Order: sequence, then structure tokens, then C-alpha cells
Amino acid sequence: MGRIKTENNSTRKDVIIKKAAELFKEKGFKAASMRELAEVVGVEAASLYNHIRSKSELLHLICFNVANRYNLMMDEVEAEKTTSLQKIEKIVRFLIGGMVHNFEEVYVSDREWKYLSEPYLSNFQAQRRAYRKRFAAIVEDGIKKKEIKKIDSTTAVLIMLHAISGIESWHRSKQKINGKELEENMITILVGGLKK
Amino acid sequence: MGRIKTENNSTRKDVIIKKAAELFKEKGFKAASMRELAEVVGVEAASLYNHIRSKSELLHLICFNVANRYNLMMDEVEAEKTTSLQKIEKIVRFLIGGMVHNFEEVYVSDREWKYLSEPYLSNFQAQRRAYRKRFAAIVEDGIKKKEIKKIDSTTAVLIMLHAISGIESWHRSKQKINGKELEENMITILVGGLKK
DNA sequence: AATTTACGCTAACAAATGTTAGTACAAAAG
DNA sequence: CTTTTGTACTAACATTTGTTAGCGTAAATT
Repeated sequence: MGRIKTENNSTRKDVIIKKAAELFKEKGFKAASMRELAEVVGVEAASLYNHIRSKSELLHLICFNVANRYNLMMDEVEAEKTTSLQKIEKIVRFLIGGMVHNFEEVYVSDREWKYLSEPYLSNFQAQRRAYRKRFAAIVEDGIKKKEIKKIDSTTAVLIMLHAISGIESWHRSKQKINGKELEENMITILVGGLKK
Repeated sequence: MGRIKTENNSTRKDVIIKKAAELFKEKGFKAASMRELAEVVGVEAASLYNHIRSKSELLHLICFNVANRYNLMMDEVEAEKTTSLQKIEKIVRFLIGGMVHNFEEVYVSDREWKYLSEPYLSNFQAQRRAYRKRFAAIVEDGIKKKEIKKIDSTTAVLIMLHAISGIESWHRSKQKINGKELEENMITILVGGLKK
């Protein structure tokens, strides 16, 4: 077989990571084998190791790529001088966008992170906790300012994050409404459910 | 080692299924091995096969147990003569209760069903689809009767189901509010987000 | 053109997996 | 007490797994 085909200025490693995200999404990290990944990439299994260190490296590259993007977004939102509800809406829209346009990667980061190996596992979990805390703080702030119903902020965050990760079902579904429409519907229900 | 200890009038098979649900929840179906399960049960791996046919039998027993309960609940709700919003509230409360009190089993059925083998996989998916359709029909009905905001019913169902399955995080969380409080908060946000 | 690097291949490995065969013995049934 | 059944054990199996070693050649660099 020939070489791994790259396009634009992505490396061969990038190609492998992309295909890995698709495979891990479809089969789950544990069930996906390196031989399957190799076949999708168009190469023998052993050849993958010219580009990557291990299977678990693939997982942590995927997970931390997503986590970093989320953290950056959160920095941006916190810096804004807008109402809490507007901040929440921005976060939710960002997350929905991620689920719609970077589906595989986000999905894997969401569902397969528990197979990360140490020290990445602990690091990832810490980042996740911190991120949720920041999100909850915004909700809390909105409650104090009476923009938002008096509810448990942790539960509100939990609902939003998981509702969004459910976009997975939307991807699978046959008769799907378009992405923009999905986003507006989700905002209506989620943000609408918070508003006082 | 001695025999598998049963209590009340549960069979040894029941004990294995229960432990399997816990293990599958913790490690994931693929990552959980029969040798690990055996250790938890207090027996050698080969001994499990005196009670069960295969690893995958365990998974489908767990999944269909949950699916059957859900279908029965749905029959009951549909038969009621109440408003759509009341029906939805009842469904949501039932689902939350399941996540709180039968956590392992429900979690496994929710996240690991894709590892079912045929023909169980197709059967399960069909039941899942049907169940969601029934749920969406109730939402649809509420929209027609102007009890509920004009939204895409499929999206509404997706949000509710996934928000509820996110109770997983609540289980993991250290400083958790109690189950009843969680339920009321979820109802406020979810049902509140639908109400016109 | 000559040399070095990148990258593909085949072959093989040790470990882990689900599962079966065959055996021994305790509990239940007669 | 005797027989039968249920259930646990050890040993072994064929596969599948991630990964490494060693080799050859095409591409890149000089």
C-alpha cells in the first residue's frame, strides 16, 4: 500500500487522529482495535507506530484538544460584560456548535475519557470539574441578580451539559431538523427553563 | 471457595447479573472481563458459566429488563386522563427515580446497549425508537392543546432523556444534594422550559 | 547523484480475552 | 442411605489484543 494521504498542511499524524476519533466514536475506545484503525487509514497496524506512541496517546490527544478549546471559550465568556443569561446562552451555543460540527471528537471526549491513562485521567477530570464550577458560578450569579429562577446551579449545569451531549441522538436520527433549528429549539427550552 | 451467596429468594444468576451491572457501569462492557466479574462474585471465571450462557447474555438481560419497565410505564401514562404536561411530569419523575434508585442497571442500558449482539441489538433499538416516538407524541399533543411552547417535539424529548441520564454525574459528585431535591430541580427546569 | 530520513511492510511476541471439557464434591431429592 | 443434581474447581483452547524488531524502499535533503 502507498503512504497515508494528507491534504492541506495536515500531518499524517493528524489524519490518524481524525480517523481514530471516528472509530472510537463508532465502536468505543476499548472495542476499537489498532488493526481496524489501520484498515481505515489504509495501512498495516504496525505502520501506525511510525506516527504515534500508543493507542492511549490517540485518546488523550483527542480529549485534551477538546478540553483546551472549552477552557479558552470559558475565558472569553467570563471576560465579557454581559448578563448571566447572555453568557449562558453563549456557552450553550458554543457547545451545541461543537456537537454539530466537531461531533466525533467531542463525543469521544465526552464518553470515552474514562479510558485515559494516568496522569492524563486525573488531569482531565480536574479540568472538567473546574470547567463545570465556572459554569455553575455564572448560573449562581444570575440567580443572585434575579435573572434566573432559584434552583440548584450544579443541577442546572448538569442538565444543560447532558442535554447538549444528547445531540448524538440527533446525529443518528433519520429525519433530522437542520443544525440551526436544533440550536434554536435547544436554547428555547434550556435557557427558557432557567429564566425567571 | 464456597458457593455464591444468595439472599431472600434471588437465584445465583440474579446475583451475577447484579454484580455484572455494577461492573459494566464502572468499567464499560468491553473493558469488563469475566475474570473480574468472577472475582467480584467470589468465584472462578469458569464457574460463572454454570449459571449464564455468555457475557453478552448478561448485557441483554440488563438492557431488556430496563426496556420492559419503561414500556410498562409508558402504557400506564398513556392510559391516564390527565393533561400532557402532567403526563410528561410523570414520565420525567419515573425516569429520574430509575436513575436514582436503579442506577447501575439503567446506566448500563443507556450507555452500553450498542454492544448488544444481534438479534437483540435491532430489537432494542426498535423498542427505543418506539418509546421515544410515544414520548414525542405526548409533547406534540401538548403543543396542539397550547399547554406547551411551539418547539420541535423530538428535540424536547432528546433534551429530557439526556438531561436525566446525566444524573450519572450527580452520583459521582461529592457534595450532592439529596435525591428528592434533585428531582424537584430537574422538574422545575425541564418542565418549566416547556410550559407556555 | 549520493546520502539520509520517513515510512511502509512482514513476522512475531506476550498478555488478556471468552469459553469449554472434565472432574470432584456438597446439597437436595428419593 | 443412595442417587441425582447443582455448582465449584483446574487446565486448557483459540482468538484477539497492543506493540516491537528488523528490513526495504520511496521521498527529501545535500
